[in-house]
Amino acid sequence: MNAPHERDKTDDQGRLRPGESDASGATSARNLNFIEQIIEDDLKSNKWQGRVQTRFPPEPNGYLHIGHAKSICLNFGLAARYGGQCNLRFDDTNPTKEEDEYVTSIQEDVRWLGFDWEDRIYYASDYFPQLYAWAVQLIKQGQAYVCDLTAEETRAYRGTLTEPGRNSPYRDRSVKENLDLFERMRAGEFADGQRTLRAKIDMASPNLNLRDPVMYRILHATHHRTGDQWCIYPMYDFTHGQSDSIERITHSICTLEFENHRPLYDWYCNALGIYHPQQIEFARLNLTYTVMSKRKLLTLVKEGRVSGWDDPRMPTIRGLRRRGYTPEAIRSFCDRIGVAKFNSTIDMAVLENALREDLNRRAPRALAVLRPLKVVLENYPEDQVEEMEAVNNPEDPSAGTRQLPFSREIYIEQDDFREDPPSKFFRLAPGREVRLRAAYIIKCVGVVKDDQGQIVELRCTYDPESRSGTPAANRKVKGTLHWVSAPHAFRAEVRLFDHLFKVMDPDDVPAGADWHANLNPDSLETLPACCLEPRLADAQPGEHFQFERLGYFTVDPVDSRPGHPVFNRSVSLRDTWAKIEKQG
RNA sequence: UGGCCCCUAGUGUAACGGCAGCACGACUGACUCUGGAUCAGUUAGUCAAGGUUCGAAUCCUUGGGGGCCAGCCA
Repeated sequence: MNAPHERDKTDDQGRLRPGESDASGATSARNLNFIEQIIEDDLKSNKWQGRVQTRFPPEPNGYLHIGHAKSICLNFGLAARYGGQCNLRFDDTNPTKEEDEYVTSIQEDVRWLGFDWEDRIYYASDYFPQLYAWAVQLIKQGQAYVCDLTAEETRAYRGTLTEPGRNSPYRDRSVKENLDLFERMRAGEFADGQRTLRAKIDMASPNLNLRDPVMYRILHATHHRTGDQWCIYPMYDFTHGQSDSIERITHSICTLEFENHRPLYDWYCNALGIYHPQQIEFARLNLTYTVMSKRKLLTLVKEGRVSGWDDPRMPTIRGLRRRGYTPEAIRSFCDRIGVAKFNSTIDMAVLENALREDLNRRAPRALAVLRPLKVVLENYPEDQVEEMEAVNNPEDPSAGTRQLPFSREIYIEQDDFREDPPSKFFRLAPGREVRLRAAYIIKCVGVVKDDQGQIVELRCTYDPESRSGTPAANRKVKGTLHWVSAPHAFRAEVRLFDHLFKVMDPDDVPAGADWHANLNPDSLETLPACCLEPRLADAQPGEHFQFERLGYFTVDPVDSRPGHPVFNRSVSLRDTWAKIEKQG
């Protein structure tokens, strides 16, 4: 699916319109990924009576990141494509880690990405009574028992990867005793960890998940939703499949590490004799130059390596959003990376390119000088100010034009001048001519230096005949520079970001070191007083601009104040010159 | 040295026993009042070996490489 196609299906907020799907249905021409193939096969065989029901099941114990976005786009996208539904379900079975703050933020992020679960927001914790009843059922069927082994003993009895486990001495308790004990577990008679409820499967199974897995553990903890109603909590494995079952999920899509759990997922559904969804696993997203694990992300926040979960360098949805990523760009990215079972790492350049592609067609252009070098136009009248007309967006004629004040003193980028220009340097140098974007052609006639020999000012002349828009302006000039009129410049802070890590794979470290060694100390550069064209003073939080020749910038929604916007560089423009220069 | 899963250009991802294609990257060139954008082109691949077959990236076997699993986490 290409980007314009996707744009057609979104509303003003960039959301997918209800009922719109990304393809016309089961007979799309587009190549199918392996999950779409499964779904289309199921549709043909009528396995689920034509239904497609998916779900996005986050645990509310952290903020969502770009990896979650892949799953969100997959699950909601599949539902949209095949005329089905996608539920939002919080997998909240561990009260010690989960918080309401996260359930709120997760909803915001999913909605911001452009997806709508309508009224289908569910919580695994709402299923606790049913789950309890199902546990009792398995006890009665002789397929579950209360075990008194400690955590350490349980581990010892489990065996190893290569050796079978041993049966728990409590494995053959009577149904009556198990029922009684389980009831008392629930009633709070026992301390944390004192007993568990376990499924009676096979302690010799080569799949460790089947060696009598724990179904319930005792946890005297306050749950974010059920409070102190329960002191026993079901494990993931005893919750997820049944939750899917309750919600009549057809395709339960999860990441690869749950592959080994699928036999257990199937075992519970079969033993309980309930509706049985199909679990399908795909490879989670990895990106170069960043980390994706919640643990490492949390470490970065806690150690103050970043300013928070929404630091623009973070791969979190909130970080990307604050940096200036759009929902469209993220969705487009998720479309193009594909879905497979191979553990892969996507080049960060793919993400960046998705943003450029989106912002190129919608971001208004502006002139901004990040590292100013003063230029005095010796032949320009002292107090004259002219208004120059500039195109707002060459990709979008409807964006119109704007006026730019021009005067005798202007700023250009320090990088745009070289006293001793290398070959292929098309910019300004002594004796050279260059065009000022939407203004005049100027020529450098002098260089002013301070005591240390640093260039502090350029003396130039302008060609009065070369004003943009007039016929005489059409002379061939090698380079075009951006500029800002010095007396009219609006001073503002601009932040430049680089990769959080210096190397593609942060975990690739020399012996003895850990991933911290790969942190990029220069990932944030703050330029406190850049010179921007005047209208940028009114830029609103979240607004995107292209600073011509520099990149796409977005007004920081956290640190900006009215009249004092702070700009984040969302992504740089492709820079051919930088490439040439790097090659030497 | 148990079990399960995976392996296609640099990175990703298609090809459903029948011409190995696409995207990103890289490199050329054209165009350009953004060294942006756009356009055109080049580059480069089926992990290996056997087998089945008229024909194998695809099916089978063996080998190689990688991932996951020994939480009362999800």
